[in-house]
Amino acid sequence: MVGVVGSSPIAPTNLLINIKLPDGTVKDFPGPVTVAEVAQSIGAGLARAALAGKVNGKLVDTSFRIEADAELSIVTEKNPEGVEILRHSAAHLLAHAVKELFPEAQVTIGPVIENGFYYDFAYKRPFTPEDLVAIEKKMAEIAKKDFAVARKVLSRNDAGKFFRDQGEVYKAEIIQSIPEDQEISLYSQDNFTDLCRGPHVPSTGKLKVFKLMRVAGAYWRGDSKNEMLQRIYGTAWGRKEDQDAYLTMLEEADKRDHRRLGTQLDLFHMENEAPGLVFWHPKGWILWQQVEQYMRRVYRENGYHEVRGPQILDVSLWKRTGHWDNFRENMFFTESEKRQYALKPMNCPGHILIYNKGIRSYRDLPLRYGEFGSCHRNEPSGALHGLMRVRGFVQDDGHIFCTEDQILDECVKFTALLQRVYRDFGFTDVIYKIATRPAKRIGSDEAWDKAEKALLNALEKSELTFLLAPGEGAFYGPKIEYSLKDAIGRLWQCGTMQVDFSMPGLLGAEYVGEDNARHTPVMLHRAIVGSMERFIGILIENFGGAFPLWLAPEQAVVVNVSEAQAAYAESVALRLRQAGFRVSADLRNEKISYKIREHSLQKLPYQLVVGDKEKQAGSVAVRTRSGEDLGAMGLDAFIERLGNEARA
RNA sequence: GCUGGUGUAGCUCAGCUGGUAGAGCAACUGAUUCGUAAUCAGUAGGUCCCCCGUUCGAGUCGGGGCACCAGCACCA
Repeated sequence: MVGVVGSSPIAPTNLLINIKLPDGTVKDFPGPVTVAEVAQSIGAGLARAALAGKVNGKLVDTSFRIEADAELSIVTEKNPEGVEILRHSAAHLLAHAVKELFPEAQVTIGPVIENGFYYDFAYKRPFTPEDLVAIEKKMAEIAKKDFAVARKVLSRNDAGKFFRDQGEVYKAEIIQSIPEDQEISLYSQDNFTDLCRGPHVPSTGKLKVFKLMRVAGAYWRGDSKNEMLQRIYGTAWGRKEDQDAYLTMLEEADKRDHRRLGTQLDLFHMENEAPGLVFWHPKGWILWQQVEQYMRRVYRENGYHEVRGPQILDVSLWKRTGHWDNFRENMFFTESEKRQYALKPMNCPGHILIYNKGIRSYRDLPLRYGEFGSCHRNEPSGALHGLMRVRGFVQDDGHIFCTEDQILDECVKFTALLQRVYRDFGFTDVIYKIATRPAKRIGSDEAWDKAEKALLNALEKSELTFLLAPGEGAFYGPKIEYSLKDAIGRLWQCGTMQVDFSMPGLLGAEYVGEDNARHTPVMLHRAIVGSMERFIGILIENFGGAFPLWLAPEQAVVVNVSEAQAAYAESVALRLRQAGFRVSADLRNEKISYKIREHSLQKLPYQLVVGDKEKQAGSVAVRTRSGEDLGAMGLDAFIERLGNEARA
């Protein structure tokens, strides 16, 4: 790669090199020139700020020599790429510091991630939080010494030997796995050398703003069969203000954590005796019911028949569906009178059994069943996470029995429906992913072609950008995953659309076709909210507990200024409840500012203050959640306002 | 499941090198009747996650569990 960069070949006689800068100006140089030299020629400030260069669209070190005409932009901390380079170099700095403090530690990989970086080490003992403090201090020392960061290219043999000689077996293993045609580059700063593609900052002094966040275990090469390494996470930024803003953002996100809000707003709790299972409190259950009733209407208005299957089924059924062989680890079992039953981990077999009760014609298809299906899965203890990952949950689980030709149409309709639902709940940031055929699968290639194409077409028709996850589909069919983000940006899959060619056949589902012969229908497994628990968890985080009126467990509270208006306050609350709203009266003998504070912290949409004035006028003084004073309002006017807002 | 961390009053947390548990808020009682984010005073409240061990004595030390938190693996 050292050598010619650029699309146009150099004329050997012409040594003059033209460098075109982003603003369009072209600078001439008498011969090959490094990125740093170009930066210097533009200005000393830029030269100091330069972290890397972008030559004809390719990121390179500032020491890179440009030997032909090229387009160049100087990368600084102001570019997103510049920040990435800072983070990558910070990962090296971390490894450098660890090697200084713990020479026996072996380095492995240290990539850039969103907002930071990490580095995995193999060491005889886990790093402690105290170690982190020492490591961070050492990093600052090394950075301050401003060691030059130098790149060199080695043959794979030399590189392998280099790391093996130092006892770095992981690095040697990585070199083994780098494709033959790929160049192997090493970066050195002082006495520390790491295998890396680069680019990196010119010297360690460029790293000024970074912070180690935490240690955690991580498997070598991401495989739980391998040994566990020590992963250190850090964050790094161009400017201190940016890092501070990021840390503040994390604190703010923590305040929106659904587990914290679940306690604060008295929505739900969990018990040591029931890991991964939720106790819904009155307010939380109102929230649940709002979501469920909304989704029930979605079923009704979109051609679904709501059904309900039983909670436990004899294991013989789960043997027929393949769950016994493939999913047993994750299932709960129970026994009675020598018969073994399993708590259902999925609702699909139940729906097929309902489908099977009666002879179906092609004229009945597509036939759509929907259920608020309660499922139990014995998830690994380490996977449990508040409402997001639980062992007992309810899916808005629908199954569509149809023909292969109907798949596309159903997928398009479903995606549109899902988007409408998400919008209604205030979600605009949805991540779409298509998981295609895995190596181990059943069904013909033609059927897979058709199903994958249907899913692709469905998303394309909806004009969506989506990710492809090749090979990640289920063994019985491909799927679309629809994911939403939590408060700190972690993705959680909510909706799904899966094409299934196998289970209907396994349980003997069929329909009579136009040809008067029996056929096996295709089954589409689909969910919009996915799990009610998870969806509500995300709702809580998305709104930070300040739910829109239609979801708010308590929509308004009437607060009296003094005891003299107690009866009036109660009559107002009653009137509003009769109008269909969730309203209570807070008649406690407390100062009004105290009550306002409490209900504000509870994030009620409206507080209605009633004193003597309002009592006389038969009105309420309306205060919104944001603290806005809407002044006095007649009851009818307020009811109308609530009505409009709840419908919006 | 794996690595590390944490577990004390309803909530948020303090408790040094072992001497028998504390604060703020909430609750309760009383006073106060007060117009938009904390009125005052008092009272009560704890198998210090569980089990076993060391010790004259364990919230504190050791062992074993469990749960939670972060990350990894998993998520048909």
